[in-house]
Formats: sequence, C-alpha cells, structure tokens
Amino acid sequence: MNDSRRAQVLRAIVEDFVATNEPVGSKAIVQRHTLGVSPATIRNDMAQLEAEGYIAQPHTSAGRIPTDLGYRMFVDRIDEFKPLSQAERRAILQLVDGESDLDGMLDRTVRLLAGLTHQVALIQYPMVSQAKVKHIEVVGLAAGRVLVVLITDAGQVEQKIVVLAEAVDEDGLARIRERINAEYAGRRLSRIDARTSQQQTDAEAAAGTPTSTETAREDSADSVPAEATIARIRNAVIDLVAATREERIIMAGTANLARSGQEFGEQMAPILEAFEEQVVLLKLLTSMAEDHAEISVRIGRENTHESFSSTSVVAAEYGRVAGSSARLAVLGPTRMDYPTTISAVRAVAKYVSSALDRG
Amino acid sequence: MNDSRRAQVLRAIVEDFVATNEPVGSKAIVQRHTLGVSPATIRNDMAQLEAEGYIAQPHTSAGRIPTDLGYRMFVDRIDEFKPLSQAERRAILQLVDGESDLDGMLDRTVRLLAGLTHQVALIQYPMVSQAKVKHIEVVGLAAGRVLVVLITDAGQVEQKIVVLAEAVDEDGLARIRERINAEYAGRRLSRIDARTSQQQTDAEAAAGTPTSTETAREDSADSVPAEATIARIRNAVIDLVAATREERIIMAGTANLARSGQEFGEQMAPILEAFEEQVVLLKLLTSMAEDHAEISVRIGRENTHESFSSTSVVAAEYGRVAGSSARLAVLGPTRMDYPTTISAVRAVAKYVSSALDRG
DNA sequence: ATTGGCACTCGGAGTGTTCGAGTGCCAAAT
DNA sequence: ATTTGGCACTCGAACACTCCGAGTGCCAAT
Repeated sequence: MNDSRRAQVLRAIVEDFVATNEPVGSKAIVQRHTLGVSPATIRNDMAQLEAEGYIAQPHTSAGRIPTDLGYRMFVDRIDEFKPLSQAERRAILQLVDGESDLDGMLDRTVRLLAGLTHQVALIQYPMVSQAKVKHIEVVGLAAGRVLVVLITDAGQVEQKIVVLAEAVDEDGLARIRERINAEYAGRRLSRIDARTSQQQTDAEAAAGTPTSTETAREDSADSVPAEATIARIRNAVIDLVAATREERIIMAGTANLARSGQEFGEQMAPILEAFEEQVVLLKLLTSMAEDHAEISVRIGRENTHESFSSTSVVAAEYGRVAGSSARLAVLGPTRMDYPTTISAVRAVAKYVSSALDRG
Repeated sequence: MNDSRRAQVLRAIVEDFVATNEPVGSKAIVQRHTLGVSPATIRNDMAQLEAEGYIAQPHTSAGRIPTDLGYRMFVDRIDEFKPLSQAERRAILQLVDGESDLDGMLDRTVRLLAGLTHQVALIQYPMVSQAKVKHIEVVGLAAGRVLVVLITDAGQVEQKIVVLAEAVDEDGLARIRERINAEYAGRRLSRIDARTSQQQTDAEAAAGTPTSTETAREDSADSVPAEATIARIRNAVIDLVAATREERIIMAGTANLARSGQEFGEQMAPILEAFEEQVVLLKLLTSMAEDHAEISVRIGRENTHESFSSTSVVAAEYGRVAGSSARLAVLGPTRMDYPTTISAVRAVAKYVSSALDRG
C-alpha cells in the first residue's frame, strides 16, 4: 500500500476539482499528473480514500470530489504556497505608502485582499487595549445636549451625544471638561469600566467631595454643574471606552461571492445575512484566533455557523502586539484555491503589520 | 375604445405578475379581477397595450408581463397606497424612541426599512451644511504626529492624523489649538474651503503678522510652532470640512436581494459590485433628488447605471431642511410591490424626519 | 364595442433512447 | 503484495420525440 501516492492522488483531485469544478475521474488524473501508474491503480487508491472519507462521488458513475475532510488533509499538507506575482507584491507595497489614516488604510487593505483572492475579505479593527485616554472633549450642542468625545493616544476617536437634565453654560462645560479629564486622562482604556468607575464615584462620595467639587464651590452658583450631570457624562465616557473595545469589521468583495457563487445557488441569502450581523463575523474571527497559528483555516462544516457550511475561511493575525486579537480573513467557497489564498492572506497580514508598526 | 379599462387591465397584469412571477393571461385576469368583460375583450386591450409598449410576451404562447414602461404607467397612476399594518407602524415608532445617537438611529432605520420591504434599503447621512464649527481639538500623539478633531454643532465629529515636520510640545499644541479655534470656531462649514482659507492666509501675511502671531511672540521661543506647522493643521481642517460634506451611505438587506433575486441569476454580481462603490449609490440618489418629488421612483433602465437595469429604486427625502439632499431609498427587482414599498419608504422618511426634528 | 368560436403557436413536461465517462472487480503480470 | 489490463455495469447528460394546454389573433356575429 503506497501511502504517499494516495496523498498525491488526493492532492490531484483537490487541485483539478478546484480548477475545473467538475468531478475528477481516474483517467483524468493519470493524464494531468505524471504519477506513473495506470488508471486502475488510481481507482484502487480512490476507493480507499473514499472509504476513509476524504473524497466522495456525487453519483455512481461520476468522478470524485473532495469532502471537507479531504480539503482539510490537503490544506494541512500544503508544502509550497504559491508565491505572489511581482504585480501583486507591488500592490501590497503601495498600501504601506498610503496616508497614515487608519480607517483609510484598513479600507484599502480589505479591498486589496478581496482583489487578490477574488473572494470576500474581512478585516477587524486593530484592538489597542494598551491605549490611554488622551483627552476628553465635552461640547455643548443644543440646550441640555452635549457631545462627549473620547480621544486616545492611539488616535482613536469615539463620540456620543448625552442628554442632560439641566442646561449647562460654557463655563459649566469648561468645569466639567476639566474635572472629567482630571479623572480619566492618562488612564489605560483597559482599566476603565463600569466597576472601577463605580468604585471611584463611591470613594469620592465617601471622602466628602474632594478636589473637583471644591473647585466648583469657588465659582458662582449658576455655572456649577449638578453631580447628576457629571455622573451622566461619566457614564458616557465608560460607554465610549466600551465602544473602543467593541470591534468592528470592514469587508469587501461580496460581489466575488456572487460570481464564484453560482455553486451556492440558494445558499447565498443566508450568507449575506450573516455578513450583516457583525456579531457572527466577530465570533468567527475570535474562534479562529484560538487556533494560535499563523494562519488558521476553517473548512466547510468546521465553521460552526450553519450559513457558512459550504464556505471556507482563511484568517491571519496582524498588528504589532503578539496576542492582540486583530485579524484579517478571506471567505470563499469550500472549493477555493487554498495555496494562493493562504499566501495572499499571509502576505497582506505581514505588510499591514509592518505598516502599523511604522505609523 | 375604453381607455380606463385598459388602465385597469394594465394594473391587473402588474399586480398579478408581481404576485405570481408568471406571465398573466387574459383568462386569469377575468377570473382574478371582476372587470365584467370576457377574455376576448381583454385580449384586444392587451394587444393594444402591447403595441403601445406597456406589456410584452416572453414567447408567443404565453401571457403578458409588464415592461419598464408598463410599471412606470402603473406607478404614476397608483391611487391608493397600501397602508401599513399596525405592527409595522409600531416598529417605526419605536425608532423614534431610541437613543439620540445619529449613527445608531440611521442604522436602525435602514434595517427597519429593509425588513419592512424585504428589499435592500439605503440611507444617506443627513447633510448639515448649515452646521458651524463648534470646536477643533488638536491632540499630540507620537512625536511629530498630531490628531486634529473637528466637532460641529450638529454633533458630527471628523478626525485626521497630521504628520508635522517638527515636534510640538504641550504648550505649542495649546497655542495651535487656540489660534486654529480663533480662526475657525463659529464659522459655517459651507464657508470654509481651500480658497477662502488661502485668502485668509494671504491677508494675514500681507497685514504683517496680526494677532495670532503676536500672541506667539509673547512666549518663550521654544514652544512657538512654526508657520509651516500651522499651515498643515489648517489644511487638515479644510480636509475635515470636506469630509463632512462627503456623504456616506449605510445599507441593509442585501440578503433580500439574493432571495428575491433568483430572477437576477447572473446579474447579481454587478449589482453587489455597484453597492461597494459608494460613489455609484450617491450618484443614484442625487440624480433622484432632482425629481423634486416627495417620492421618486426609477424603474429598470430608467436607472442610468447599467448594473441596475433590472432593478427599481424608490427614494424619498428626509430631514428637517427642505432642499437638503438627505435621502433614503429602497432597491429591489423591477418586479416589486410598488404600492407597499412606496408607502413604507414614505412612512419611514416621515418618521425619521420628525425624529431628527426632535433631537 | 363586445363576444364566442376557432385555428394556430409554442413552451414545458414527460418519455425513450443513446452515449460515454467512470466505476468495481477479477484474474493475470510483475 | 502490488499493479495492471480487461470487462461488465451504472447512470447522468444530451438529444429526439410526443403530447398537452395555456394563450393568442382573428373573424363573424351580436
């Protein structure tokens, strides 16, 4: 029993099926690949591969197609990744030269990845849990409505409108701003959450109105903001910090799904539906993060989400900090060109990482 | 020749075809609609309708289906819009009660609209050209890199990272902030653009360094930011103002397209592609704004963009200011339920408008 | 203007029939 | 023990053919 030839046969089947989208027969394999054996031998091998669950027959008198398990075996044994072309490399490098605007960069990246792979590409906002609060701006809009803006030293900006019970004039706002900044500026985002803030508020109350309230006391009564107002702003800040963590995903290339996706047929709608639920995608990426591999691949039903049962996902980590969970991924039909996709994902992740390091 | 009955026949064809997705024959019309005439009469009417281009036959021995022109006639003559159900009304009202966060509200709106119509829904960010600059925040990040944040009194926030030639310390930043705010705060966004700013810079230079430079002169030489730095920040502000105008579109319900979209077949990919190009959608909406109607409808090839040649778009204006170009729209197959769609679009536009008024 | 009648068209569904790619198995060869 | 050639077998795709009926257009009668 020739074990390595069986692996070759499997590889041939995967490659040919990916290329042609038609079941692969024993004769075709002998022709397209130089294995030096006759079709009959291949047939024996195929029978065994089928018994082991790596390949299947759509119907009795047809060739074989890989099962999820077959793809898995293929992916695990990939020896050489298809290197990117010169043009592709150049395209990736241009990414790095672009402006240093994070949003714009991610947007370009995801489009590029979609273009390179002809699949759907996803990219997760890089998480910067180490970031600190740089500044909190409080701006009055209409009466009783203020805009709270959180700015971190990583350059993230989050804003939120807060409705107050009282009208606060410009002086009052200045005081609020001062106090809130004194409280939060410089703190790690990761150390701000509802609990710590609650404690802080309690502590303050117990200590019998410390500095900040003292400041207020010096001023004319009009412009002293009520404690309730401060509390609301404080809550807003906590929400904003949470929003910072709430990760977002940008995607591109859904049209590719429709193209290569005649094979999905009816299945497309649920996939698109899942795309609209960021939560689903986040779950997907986080679950893949747990693989702790440079590149992780989910094939067909390996994806727990039912809608993705005939798609595969190739994901990689990117960003400066090891252990940070920012990821980018490509999603396409199970029948995808894994070597190319994987190397594209890997390359893009690498270059984006270095671009992030630089700026 | 009974003109009004011909209109009725056309209406019957549209309604039945929308309902069943099958060509409508003369007999079927007589059965489903009480027109009080025989099939033969209908046939005569149909022959004429076909001659006039309102309906067509897929093949000789089949019923008729509406042409784009037929749908157009139907839409123009819609007398009664299907009122929304109680549940639908309630769903819309809940929108209004939600939080006052603009982003979140738009997001919920577009999802609701997609749900109500079972189509793709689009909503354009409301344009607030009347807004004024409320505050500009300048925050130092790493050395030589600052984040400029523009805040308007309409609650919009735009940010951008600027790379400077020199390192600026905290005092310098404070000075820049002061000067930039003196220059821009309170100004209408619509009155800020590259030209006016250029003039301003020129004037300043001609007048021999007025107030702002004077302020700088008082201080220790270290923390005086170079003019070049100020100029870069100024450019950033102009960019941010431009970004404010650059309208964005949120969409939801692309999955609906795939569902009802078996009829598109191959056509889906270009549509999805167009969706990814915000520019295309913006063009679409702006061109529809020119209709100056409460509701405007583009049917099939009336859409100039080739990809949308078998889809229809129903759009409405929303937002407080008349003449403002904020729009929301629904896009679906030409064969859509126009009365329902139109009334849903109208209702949502109305409620969103009032919600915006309120907060 | 409307209607019933009638001949006509033509797509779709159903039924065979053929064709060939592909298989499994077995006995012979290495 | 593995490989191979040979052979019978299976079954889907493609094609040809028929039949049916929905739907039409036209015309003469009302």
